[in-house]
Amino acid sequence: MIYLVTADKELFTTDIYKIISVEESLALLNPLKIVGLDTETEGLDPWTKKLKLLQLGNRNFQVIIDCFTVDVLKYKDYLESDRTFLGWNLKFDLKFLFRNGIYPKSLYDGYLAEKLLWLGYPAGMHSLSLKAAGNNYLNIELDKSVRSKITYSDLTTDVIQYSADDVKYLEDIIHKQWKKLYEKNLTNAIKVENQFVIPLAYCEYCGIKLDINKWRAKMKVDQDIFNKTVGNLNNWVIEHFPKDSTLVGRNLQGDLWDGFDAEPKCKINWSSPKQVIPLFEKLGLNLMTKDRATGDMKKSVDTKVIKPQQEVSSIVPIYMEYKAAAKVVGTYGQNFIDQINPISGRIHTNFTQLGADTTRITSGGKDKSNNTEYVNLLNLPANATTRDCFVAEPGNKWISLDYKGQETYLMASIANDKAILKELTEGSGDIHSLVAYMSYPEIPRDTPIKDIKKLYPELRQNSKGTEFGINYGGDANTIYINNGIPLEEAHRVYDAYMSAFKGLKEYQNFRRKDWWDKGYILLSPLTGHKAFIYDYEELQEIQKSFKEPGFWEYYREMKDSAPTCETVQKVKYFFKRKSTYEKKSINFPIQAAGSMCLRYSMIYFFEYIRKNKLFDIVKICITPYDEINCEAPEKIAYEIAKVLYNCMVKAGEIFCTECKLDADISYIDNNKLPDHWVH
DNA sequence: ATCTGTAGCGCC
DNA sequence: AAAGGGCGCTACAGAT
Repeated sequence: MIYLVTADKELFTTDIYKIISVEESLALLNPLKIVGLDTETEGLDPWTKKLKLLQLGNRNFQVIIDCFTVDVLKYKDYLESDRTFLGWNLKFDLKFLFRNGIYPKSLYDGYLAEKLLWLGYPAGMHSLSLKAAGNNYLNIELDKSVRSKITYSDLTTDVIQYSADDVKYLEDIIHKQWKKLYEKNLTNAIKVENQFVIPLAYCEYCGIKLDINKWRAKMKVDQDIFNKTVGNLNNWVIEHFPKDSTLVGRNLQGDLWDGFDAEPKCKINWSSPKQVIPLFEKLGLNLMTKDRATGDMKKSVDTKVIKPQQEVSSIVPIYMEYKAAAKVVGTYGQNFIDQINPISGRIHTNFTQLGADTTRITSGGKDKSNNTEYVNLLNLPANATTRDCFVAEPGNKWISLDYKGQETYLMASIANDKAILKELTEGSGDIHSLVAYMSYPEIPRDTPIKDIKKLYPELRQNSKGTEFGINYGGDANTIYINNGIPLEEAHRVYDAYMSAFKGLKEYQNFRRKDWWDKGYILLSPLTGHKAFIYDYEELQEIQKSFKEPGFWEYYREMKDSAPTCETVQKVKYFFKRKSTYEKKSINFPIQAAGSMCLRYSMIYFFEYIRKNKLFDIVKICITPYDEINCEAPEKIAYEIAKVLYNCMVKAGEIFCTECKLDADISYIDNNKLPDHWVH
């Protein structure tokens, strides 16, 4: 049965639906403890578009509320009750409810559950839509084409019918979905995600204020630098390849001179690696490098490749400067101004909860259907000029907290490495110095760790790269490539590292096997989040074929004589995949723990905002991985900072059990720069 | 004109 | 056997 709540005088009860009052609808809905929820809106943006319909109900009946003629706030108490509201991608509906002053408390998001079930699978391998779920779980067809009609049409019967269907089947779909979650031991994980979606939606809804004048000034500077570097590159070429140079006609193929008698003009498109590669090779640079994804050798003008060869040609540093400038102009310029919402005056991005296989959120993207683009707010350049453009509203203070050495502490705790933990908790707290001491015998053995930063800054700096590389599965070869030291020395450093940090070694050895034993990477033993090995069966099949009689004999025979044959390729593929998963298996739990700290921090913080009715007053602005930036009225800013600090520490205690994961109130002021944003 | 894949680089 | 994890955006280049 479908009920319609509307004050539209032209609508009457039909065979399909019955018109009832708000009070009648609440009386009907009141007994439900689990309620399907959906909304239909004029568009994607809660600031410029209106909420059109609110649908509530279950498989027996559905209530459609016409929000254009009925005050949706009459349902506020109901929606903020302890009932659990079922929905699909509720982050979207939440933002429209927030805009209407309604803040639901208890949710179950089938879309997030579907993401959890398919975490680890490449995008597009499995549809996560409600329509697909209707198909897969109930074998029914849910018609979503009505979505496009709803913006333009009145409340026609088919619109009402289909809008009702969106809540009608939710309970049955989610019931079946729950069985899958239970089988895969993901019921705790979905509880976390269902709580996290609320503060995450709130963060999108709040957005962040950009100081347009500062941003335009920055753009001007960036553009000038860009123009200058392009000019410098062109001049360099003209200067080094005079008109009579044989290089011109033969190797640059007319790209330098524009006509026979014109002024010299460089026609190289510097943003085209394809055009830069032949020039740089002619200048004597070695551009060969290994493609990390394919493992094949290729030519590249990547900074990593050319930076060590700066002495080969004086164009190299100019080109590096150019690339940095091009990136800034292209990515961090006008698009940010275009993103300022005309109503809120702020930039609202789109976050993807569970965007990464590690459970990290991602930011950005575009919705082609509505021609909507979002900027990525999680990779803003970490320099003062850029970050200083993001400010608090007048009367507010910007509050910035970040976890202190989040991944180092989490890794030490998760690996339970006593040596690292000891240094963190009782020693210098500076792991880079400890690593330097362990790695370099030339540092006298009686040197206190705390003095190394001052006495051996270079060795300590090298150790950072070593640490990072090894912690995430790299080995001597990684150090050799990263630090540019002889392979032999790299081996010595690696061995020293591993014998000093036995807990880490043990952790890594365990992690290298665990994914294969389970068929997934256990991201967090506490929440049960998992990244599935999407090609696990394929890899098992390949491994089985290795056991066929004579396989390795045949392989050894073919390896040199026919390296492209199926057998050799299969072996190569298998070990490449295996190696990738081993490294993921080492890294993911650390990354996931950081991600969980952020989730719990935000959940706790939002609880406080709810309890103290600070919606729209305390704004959560931007949350890059290990920091939370919010703004609050000056009067309460210090109190809010303290609350947020406690939330972050409390979250840290759950996931970092062997040492204290602390947070820094790194900044609290208005329209000035957070220290930690400057590097 | 529009789509897709790749290279390169911004962040943690 | 291969040799450091996770993302998104912009430009180019080639295909349609």
